[in-house]
Amino acid sequence: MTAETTPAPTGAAPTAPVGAARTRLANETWEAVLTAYSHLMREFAEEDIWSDASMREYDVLYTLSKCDGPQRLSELGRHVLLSQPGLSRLVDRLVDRGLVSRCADPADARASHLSLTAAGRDVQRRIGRVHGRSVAQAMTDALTDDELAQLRTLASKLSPVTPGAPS
Amino acid sequence: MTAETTPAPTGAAPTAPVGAARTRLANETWEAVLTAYSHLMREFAEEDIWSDASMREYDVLYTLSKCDGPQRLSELGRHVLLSQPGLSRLVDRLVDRGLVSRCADPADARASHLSLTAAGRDVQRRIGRVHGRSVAQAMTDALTDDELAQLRTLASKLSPVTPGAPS
DNA sequence: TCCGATTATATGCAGATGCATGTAATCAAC
DNA sequence: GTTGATTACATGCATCTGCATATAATCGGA
Repeated sequence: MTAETTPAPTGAAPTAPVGAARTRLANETWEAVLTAYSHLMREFAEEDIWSDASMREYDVLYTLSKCDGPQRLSELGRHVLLSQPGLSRLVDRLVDRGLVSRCADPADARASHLSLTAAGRDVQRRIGRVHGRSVAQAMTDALTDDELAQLRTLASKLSPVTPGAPS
Repeated sequence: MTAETTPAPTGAAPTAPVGAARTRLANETWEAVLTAYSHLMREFAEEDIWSDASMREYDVLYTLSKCDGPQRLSELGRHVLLSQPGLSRLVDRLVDRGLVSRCADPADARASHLSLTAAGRDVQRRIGRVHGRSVAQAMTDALTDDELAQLRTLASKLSPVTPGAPS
């Protein structure tokens, strides 16, 4: 699922991997992350809660709900794995459906401020409550509290400028 | 990006999280995983190696390359995050481009056996070599060897019937 | 053996997505 | 304050994707 690495470590594995072994470890790790992501996403997709908003749309609603003020499209784009035009049209749909409001930025006429409407906040919360339970269920079924905290810390290190887990 | 949980732990956090705190930890962890996934996928998408096969197509080529014999579509589907019709058509394209061969299953006329052609194996290897280096780069830049091994183990636990990391 | 249930894959169709590009506003330097 | 570069976002168009459904084969009994 990930990449092509050297078939196998040549000799006995040293305590600290070097060269090819290090590359192999890194790739195995990424593949494990991909597999976990894939498996969990399927599980979550099966929840019967995505009628008002698709998972991607929910992602945007959630991101907006976590932000203090209104956000610009480009800011949202940093948090959502979608092309700029893709996000633009996704937001269009959310605006059409009355879940998001778009108002002009007084300071910059190119940009527009996006924020949740009451309905949007409502949908986000309704989905979030149920989805949050599923997430917790899946994660705590598989990992202990210590492991969860470890994973949170490790995953955080994979993203740039991370505020970091309190841990 | 993930879900809605209780605003904050009410009292002092106990050594082992319970109830709401546990749910909160699980959700924070999942969000960290999503963020890491999102960030790294973007980084990898920017590599200039996806002209012969898209990332999803590569995923299929890679999966096929890791399997001993030919695979059926439904088997591939277990490893690829894509609907069955979506995968069916993706494979169509790969067959049309001569990267994958589809031959009838003698034992089951409903199924068909999928395997890499020489060209397909070639493309997979060429992409995999470069991509594997990028993956290794990104992962080892962010994590130590110990951390990589830990993450591999933790991520493996999030998928079912995992062979498990040798640890 | 025949029939309903299940499994494996394909297809029609509507909608979503990405790439290339367009439009408009801001910025930077002269 | 003009001009070229950059930034923010939108749109045309081809392609990809998912949902519902179709088709075909296999399986499990009666």
